[in-house]
Amino acid sequence: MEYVQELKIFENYLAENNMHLTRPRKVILQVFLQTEGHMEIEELFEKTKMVDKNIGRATIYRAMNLLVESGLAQENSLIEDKKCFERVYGRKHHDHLVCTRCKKIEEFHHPMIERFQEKTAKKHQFTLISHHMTLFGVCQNCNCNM
Amino acid sequence: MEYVQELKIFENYLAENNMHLTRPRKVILQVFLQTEGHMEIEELFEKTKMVDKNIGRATIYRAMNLLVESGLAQENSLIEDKKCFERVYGRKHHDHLVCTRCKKIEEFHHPMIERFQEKTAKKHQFTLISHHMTLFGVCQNCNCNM
DNA sequence: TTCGTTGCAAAAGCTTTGCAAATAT
DNA sequence: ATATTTGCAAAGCTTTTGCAACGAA
Repeated sequence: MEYVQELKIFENYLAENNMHLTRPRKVILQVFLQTEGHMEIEELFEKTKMVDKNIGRATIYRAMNLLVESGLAQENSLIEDKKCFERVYGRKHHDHLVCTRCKKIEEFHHPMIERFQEKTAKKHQFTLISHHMTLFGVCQNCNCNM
Repeated sequence: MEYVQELKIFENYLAENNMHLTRPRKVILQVFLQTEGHMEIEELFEKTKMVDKNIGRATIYRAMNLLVESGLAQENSLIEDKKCFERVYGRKHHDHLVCTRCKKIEEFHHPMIERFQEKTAKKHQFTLISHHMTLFGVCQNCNCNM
């Protein structure tokens, strides 16, 4: 198994909470880590099925919550009405740019925007915890094929 | 009826699409316009019931879609797993600051952030259409009562 | 051996849809 | 008169939950 650090983090989280590192959880972690970008439950479900046919959707839902709680995953709301996850451990913070036509997702990071967000929160006397920022537009490719 | 402009916009939108300005739609528009801030379907449903007991949820869902299409309303995703609407016509664009404890929502507008968003889109060769930006934090009041 | 975990199916939300009756133009 | 709209109930989706069987420590 690769991803030694992530596995260790997950193991620690589970141990600290009297939980077990089970086979389904191992499989889900591995599939999650091997998947690039953003993934929905259904996608994870299909991919875990290729490793172990018996893993059910409910187990994926439950395991993904644990991955979020352990700090390995993050839930995004890029897709309406569906849960969507993304790796967060070992990756830099970023926000998203979504093409409204082809649904392509690009990542960006803008330090100045982050700084202004911090300032805005302060001005409103909020202790900033996190933020969602997603830009919607039409990518070059889709613009040409209109 | 107040809100002459909004009513006219809605009437025009409906007429252009061979749709009728019905009593339920009038009631829903009025309730929507009279409500401050962000509202969920259930809230609109309760409020319309006080004007007309017979209006059903489905009609609210359908009417809110029309209000969005006519440019009077905007759908926000401030509340997970639920539709949430907000007035947009006659109001300045703004983003949101949400207290994760008491769920209070404040509005803000930061021109520099908007400018950087525009620049970011250009850099990625996207034609920017819109954006979502929500800051999550703990408000002063909740910070004190911890 | 004990207690946490799993898969299944059922339940729970919110939202959409089919349809006959009602209504706007 | 005719085409749109309505309210209801049913269906559709995604997500959560209850529970007996299973599995990790």
